[in-house]
Amino acid sequence: MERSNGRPDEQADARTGAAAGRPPTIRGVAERAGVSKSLVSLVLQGSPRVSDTKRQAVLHAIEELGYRPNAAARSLVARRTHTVGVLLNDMRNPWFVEVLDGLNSLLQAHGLRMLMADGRLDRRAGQDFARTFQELRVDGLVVVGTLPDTDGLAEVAARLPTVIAGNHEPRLPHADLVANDDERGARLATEHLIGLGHRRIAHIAGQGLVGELRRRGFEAAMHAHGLAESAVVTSGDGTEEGGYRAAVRLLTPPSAPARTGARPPAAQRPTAVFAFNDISGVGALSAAQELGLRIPADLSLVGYDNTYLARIRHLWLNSVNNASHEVGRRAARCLLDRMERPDTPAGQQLVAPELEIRGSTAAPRPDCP
Amino acid sequence: MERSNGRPDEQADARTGAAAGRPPTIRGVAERAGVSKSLVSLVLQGSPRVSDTKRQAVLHAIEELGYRPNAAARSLVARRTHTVGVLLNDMRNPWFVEVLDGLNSLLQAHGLRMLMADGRLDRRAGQDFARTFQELRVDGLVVVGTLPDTDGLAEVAARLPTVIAGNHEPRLPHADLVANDDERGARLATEHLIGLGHRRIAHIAGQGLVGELRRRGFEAAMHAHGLAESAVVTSGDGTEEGGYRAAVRLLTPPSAPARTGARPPAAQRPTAVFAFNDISGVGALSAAQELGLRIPADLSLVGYDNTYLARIRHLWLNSVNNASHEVGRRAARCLLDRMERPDTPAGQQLVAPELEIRGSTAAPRPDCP
DNA sequence: GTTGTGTGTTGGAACGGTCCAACGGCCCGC
DNA sequence: GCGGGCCGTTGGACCGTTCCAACACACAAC
Repeated sequence: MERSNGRPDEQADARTGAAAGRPPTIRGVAERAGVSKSLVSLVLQGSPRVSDTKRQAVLHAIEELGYRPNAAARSLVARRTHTVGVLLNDMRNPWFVEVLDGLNSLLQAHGLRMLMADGRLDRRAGQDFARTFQELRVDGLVVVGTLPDTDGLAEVAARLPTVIAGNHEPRLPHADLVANDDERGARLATEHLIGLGHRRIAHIAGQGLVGELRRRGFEAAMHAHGLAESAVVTSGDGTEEGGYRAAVRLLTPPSAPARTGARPPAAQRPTAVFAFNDISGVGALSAAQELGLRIPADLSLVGYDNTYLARIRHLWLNSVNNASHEVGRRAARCLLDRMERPDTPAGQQLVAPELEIRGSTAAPRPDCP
Repeated sequence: MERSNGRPDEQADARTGAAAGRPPTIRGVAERAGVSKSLVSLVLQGSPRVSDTKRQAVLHAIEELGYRPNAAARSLVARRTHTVGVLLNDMRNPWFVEVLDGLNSLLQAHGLRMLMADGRLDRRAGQDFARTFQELRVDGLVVVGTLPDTDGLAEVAARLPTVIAGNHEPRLPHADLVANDDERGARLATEHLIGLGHRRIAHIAGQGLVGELRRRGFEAAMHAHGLAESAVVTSGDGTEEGGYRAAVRLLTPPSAPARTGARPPAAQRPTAVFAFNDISGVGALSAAQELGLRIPADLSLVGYDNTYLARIRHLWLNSVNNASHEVGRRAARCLLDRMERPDTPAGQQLVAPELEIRGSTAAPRPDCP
């Protein structure tokens, strides 16, 4: 027995893990199997240079004691935790889950687990998360979506392999960035509406850089088809309520207030709406319904993100698929690469979005050209 | 300097944390501040018996080096990780997020972080998670929702403080259970419909024990009002598609198949539907619409869980609030208690649900009594 | 008989913290 | 002047693992 000192009886117990309440340690397994702890370690590592008899003895002892290696002790010496920190902004947002799914599929295959934290759930700022993740010595960091406070992130990214997924900011010198091409997606949606024959098309804009990119894509497509004059942009906030209010503004001309209850004059109102995201699109849907406009006969509608909201039969919204799953997969790929070679310069990848066609768009009615 | 052995120059560097690439350690901080590592430890712990001058020196050194304590090393000796494992079944389910929110609010206040894992995201069985969480030596375990494989859980729960949240099974000898009172919630919904004057009421049932409890509550309420004869139960699967199909079955009498397109005879079809959850309720909503029935004039509808689906203007579903946030809070409370006194016998708590009234129910039309 | 070549096994030094016993000063009381 | 108590500080043992140098032993080559 190594390290013999006074009172061998009780001390030995405490050391082998036979002490009450404490989970068994590698020493306890070693003693039970009649080998040294080094040999147990070799068995755990699946080393080929262990005799069959001893290997069996060790495995048997592990089984008997219900031994589980201590991850903390292991990572302390290995200086790797096999854990990736995932910083979420809002778990309530459905496409986040898709990103996580994509992330997880690759990370798990490489023996990494995800430690998730929700920036909105916890009231602590983003910097504090960075702190927690640093203390845990995670092997990498994935930031999903917008972050309220990105101040501390640059500093962390310089030390820790970091990837931003599903957002276009912040651009950091040491962090890769993977997102869907929002501008292109917005062009896709707008061109679909133009292709159906719509001319007066409105956009309910969103916030942040993503909101700006989608608006830019909308305007670019309108401009490219000589429709810059008939493009209308009104601001929403990405919520159902915001989409509803924006749509009421759009569909109720100032000359004829909504309270008259009359359908707005066809010649003035937009015949199609491209919403920042699905949820604000659903708000617009409600507004249209209340104003007596049918979808898609009287008004065409396109959303963004292709969440399951859009897939609900009763809503059945055309929507731009933001390829969240693929974004997650690619983000994982970036992270794995960066973990292997930490000093590669930061890159960015844009995934091509696709328009999912359902039942919320149609050609404009002939009487409103 | 402690532990002096050969080659003092290079070795010293490696030990103080000044070695290239490695994050600074407590020794590095100590050396920089000109104190012992024990004193640094005391400062980190916020001990009052440290002189102000030395405390300032240490804090300054920490700041300069960007030192972060190593959680693995700390938890190794403290035998506490301050981490709670959270086993989710399906992150796509919106009410889970509410539970997490409730959980987090209390756990965070007690200095515990949550390590989340999604049982559906990962293909591994529940038992493997238990294994991972055991290796990480989490201080407690919360199982949210249904678990595909609960075999290993009993064994884990015997060693680790465990709470089941938002589900009624499995009943384990060492694990507390917190859920909403599904039977009561179902009674609430059914009695609301009966109170409006409905007699022929249908229930779209769900799966698992929760599905059974809600069905039981429905049947109990119908029975209590002498309506057992006119209670109809049809099975769904908790999905929109399942709810849609069930509603089509319910609303299309066998004598007059749906393909005639005619509205089903009022005398035969149910005038109200209580759905297992919001999402299958939304499916039923779509079916009713396709069959030309208006909500709530021709058909009343109540869902369960009060997710944000029910809150969407365009759906505006009456729904039973399952008090997920409160379930989360109470689960956290249980876990904290159990962490303090691990040997208390397992208990269970049912939170009282409440009916949220919106626009999807009304009195039945006078011509269909 | 010595020297090598594996092969299987082992002790002990890390890893980065916490905690405890012990220590040197200093002040106080007698 | 001396013992005792308090205060701020320190070295070292320890937590449970990995990894490396060293070992014992069998067996082949010279």
